[in-house]
Amino acid sequence: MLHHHCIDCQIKSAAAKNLNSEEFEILETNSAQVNFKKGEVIFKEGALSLNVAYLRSGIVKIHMLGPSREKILRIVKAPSYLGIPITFGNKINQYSATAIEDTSVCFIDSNYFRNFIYSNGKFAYEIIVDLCKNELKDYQRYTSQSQKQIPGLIAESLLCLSEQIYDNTHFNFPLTRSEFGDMVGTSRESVSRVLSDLSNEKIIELKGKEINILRKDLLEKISKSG
Amino acid sequence: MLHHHCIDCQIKSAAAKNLNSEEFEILETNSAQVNFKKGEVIFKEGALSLNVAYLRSGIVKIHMLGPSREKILRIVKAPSYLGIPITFGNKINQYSATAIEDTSVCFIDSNYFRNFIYSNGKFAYEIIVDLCKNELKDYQRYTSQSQKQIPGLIAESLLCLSEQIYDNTHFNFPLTRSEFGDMVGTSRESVSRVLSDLSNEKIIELKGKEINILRKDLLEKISKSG
DNA sequence: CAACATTTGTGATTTATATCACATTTGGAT
DNA sequence: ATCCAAATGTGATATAAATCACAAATGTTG
Repeated sequence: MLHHHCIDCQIKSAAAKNLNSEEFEILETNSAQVNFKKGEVIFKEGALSLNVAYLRSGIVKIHMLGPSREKILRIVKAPSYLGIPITFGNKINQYSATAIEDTSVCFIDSNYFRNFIYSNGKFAYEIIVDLCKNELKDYQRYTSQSQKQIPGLIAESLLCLSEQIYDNTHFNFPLTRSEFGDMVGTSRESVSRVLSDLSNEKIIELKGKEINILRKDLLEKISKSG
Repeated sequence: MLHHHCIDCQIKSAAAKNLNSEEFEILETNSAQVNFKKGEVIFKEGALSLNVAYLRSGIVKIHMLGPSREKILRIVKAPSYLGIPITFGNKINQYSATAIEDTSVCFIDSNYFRNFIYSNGKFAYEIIVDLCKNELKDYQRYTSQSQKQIPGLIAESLLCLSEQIYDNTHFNFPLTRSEFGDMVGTSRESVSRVLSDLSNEKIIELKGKEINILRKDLLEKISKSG
């Protein structure tokens, strides 16, 4: 666990950019950097939440156990805080975070994180902005999810991964079909079928886990029409 | 529009309890109390967001236009802030708030609200706690909604209204069947049918808009089994 | 590389729920 | 009270998607 100086960290959060050198020292002595390989659990539902996790690099899934199966709530790309809601909304983790690519995470003692909120208004404000933006995105997805049907949801998710996570029309799909089902709220078989259809219609190209979006315009149409 | 003194307000938010008398004066000169009747729109999706709304009394639905119909995202009971996410997450309202009972709302100039966050850490912290708790509740509902089937979702919603909003097993249902459908993500016909079934099985009693939960234990079972 | 477990694709069938259609009730306005 | 619009209940039918079943492909471990 090599530890750099937080103040020199090149991937500071919008909130952390407002910390002064004294606060960075506090941050440094009360945080620890840990690396995770693809598939490793960063924090787990049901455990006590004592840290805020700052995702420095990598991609993570946020997931929760539902009545019948796992539900993937969001896919998060660095840089981003993970688990602020579980730290300040409930003592016990209400959801898990698992690396879906190799990641690097800084765990920050939540008491010190709280103190930054108390004493540094700009820090607090950026945290609030972040929470607000997430809530809005969640609401959009929530609304889609309850009104679109499966092809629309899958198109939407592919576009989201392409635009928000990979910034590329060609990417290596990070989830199994079954997990993708848990994400959009459908079965693995339906995921397979819809992806096959999209591939047959030459809207996407499928090579195992590789996905290449050939006709973004058509995907968007499918996503919108539901 | 009668205006009391904010500092004397008996229904302060957890955040506002941390304001000092100077800040209360600022709050008072930069906020306005407005009353809404059942059915009136408090703020509307697409409009510019210039205020944070503080719901002093009453009940409100938060809703958003989806691809095919309206989606009711949450039912909110006073006291609570409305629309913090739209104020700090996006300049334009991403969702609407409509009174479903007579309500009283204080609109607070968002610039001054922001200043409180900057200058008063305890205020900011309470706002963050609030946002976090909401996010956790949303995730729970989100997960349910994508895995349970209609009877389970309706049972869950009835229990939620009874426990979280009315604190009573007997209450006057505030939504039409169609709106209730928009809330759980189903059609008005399915809502009718499930409510009839529950009524036939003597689990609830239906008298028009009045709902009386007779067998909470069975409702909980239906809610859990999905 | 052989053996085994996991993941995936695809057809057949079942099922929950949407949609359609229409009768009935309720509530508000004049 | 009367009229009209909105909301509701309920049967019949259509349909999207789940489930079941099994084969094929892929990945993993000794």
